[in-house]
Amino acid sequence: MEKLQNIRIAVDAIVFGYKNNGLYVLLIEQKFGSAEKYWALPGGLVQNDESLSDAVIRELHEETNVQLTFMEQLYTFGDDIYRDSRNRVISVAYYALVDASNLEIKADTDAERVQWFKIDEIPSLAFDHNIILKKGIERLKAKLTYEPIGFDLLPEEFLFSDLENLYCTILEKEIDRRNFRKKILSYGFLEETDNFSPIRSGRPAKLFKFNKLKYNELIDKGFHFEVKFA
Amino acid sequence: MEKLQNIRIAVDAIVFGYKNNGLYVLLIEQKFGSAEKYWALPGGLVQNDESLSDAVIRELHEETNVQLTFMEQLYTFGDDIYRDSRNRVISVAYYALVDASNLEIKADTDAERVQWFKIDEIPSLAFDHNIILKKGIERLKAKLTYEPIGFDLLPEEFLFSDLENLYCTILEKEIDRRNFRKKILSYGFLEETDNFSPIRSGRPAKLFKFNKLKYNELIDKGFHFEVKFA
DNA sequence: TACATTTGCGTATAATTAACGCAAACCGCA
DNA sequence: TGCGGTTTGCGTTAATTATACGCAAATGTA
Repeated sequence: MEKLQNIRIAVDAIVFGYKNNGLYVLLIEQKFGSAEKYWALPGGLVQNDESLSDAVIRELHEETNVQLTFMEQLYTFGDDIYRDSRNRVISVAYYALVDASNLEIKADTDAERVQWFKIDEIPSLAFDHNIILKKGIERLKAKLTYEPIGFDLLPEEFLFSDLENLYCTILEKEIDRRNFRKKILSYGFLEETDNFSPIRSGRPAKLFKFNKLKYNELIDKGFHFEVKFA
Repeated sequence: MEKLQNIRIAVDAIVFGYKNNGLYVLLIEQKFGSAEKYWALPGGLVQNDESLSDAVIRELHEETNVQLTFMEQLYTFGDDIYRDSRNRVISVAYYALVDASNLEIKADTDAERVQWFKIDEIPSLAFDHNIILKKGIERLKAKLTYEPIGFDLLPEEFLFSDLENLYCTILEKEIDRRNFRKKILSYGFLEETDNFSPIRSGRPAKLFKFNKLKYNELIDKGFHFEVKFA
């Protein structure tokens, strides 16, 4: 009656990094397949005995060698039947955050090249990866405003101005520096450290740390993180 | 080197309905399969030439015969490799809203029985459907507070007290009736109609309509819907 | 007609957000 | 050593928004 199901299932990952006051995405140039010579999101077919999230971790490790600080499922792309020209492939997309400020990436076994691309300088990608990426950016923007994931893009210890800059850059909004600082500090999950930043210019600044434990305590008490922008 | 991929892909749908001041979910009792005799979410395998969302629509039509007012992808469940005991099956879950107040459901070709279950009286379901449903409820609750999807659970014309009751019931929170009304009306996307409700008791109440066009206009102007509860 | 009930509108106060002032602490340089 | 340029860190005030109620109007019912 019905034909045997003949659909492949893949995972793809959007890896976001923040450095030099800009948002970047990790892309690879594939060695194999029809999408050769196109840049693409890291990813590949899921193995029979591995979970979806394990598949993402494995592919990322094979292709890029990065240390994730956050990963979450984004969306499953399967409405365009021809998104892969060879076969029907449904892709479960994930997005992940890394501290890119101090990270050595390198092409590994499966990928020809691996490279950070600035978010506003993305080339035409393989398959429907531009669409996936677009959705990932939207989600990142939304999530930044109601969950403290910005810290996953920064080093363990960071300047307030970096945090502020991260928000302004990614959300493409202006915000008053002083009100932003006041608000975030009032939440009480940031810790001052004894360290100061290497001076660039102007008054030396304290380095702060995100206290996840404290944050979880607050959540248990009904706290709700939020950063509003005009 | 690598074994051929042997993973099936299914869709499942959570259909929410609101009636008698309570939140309900549509469940079916399957005719076929190992999950016989268990209640389950409507769903089934995706066909080779159909998109994911088409698959959901088709399965819902085959199994329940309901008129959706809203549908959105929820999450893809594929981390538990053994979520279906027969084969490895990855399920892309959707959730949908219907106006259940005036709806005749009936078991169709594929399902033995179809029935509304109150959200706090859900039995043990087939596969991992209890987990899927839990995530669906969480998402519904969250979405209710930042997008005007509550109207998709109500009739075209509704009482303010129904809207208020819907929010209080689903979010399990108290709210001041007068402040709620003031806030929602201030948004300006509700229209008074000339109709009044059939009287139950007390002062007769106006019926309101959600003006989606107006809402979209507001969104374009940067409006952001939000219902906060203490 | 008195009463219970639900609606619809209003007002006072508390809390939060937005706008901005300004001194402190550094650098570099004359 | 002193002065301009820069960034940090802490305040203050006005505007806006949320919260907590009060209360009369409009019904059905006893």
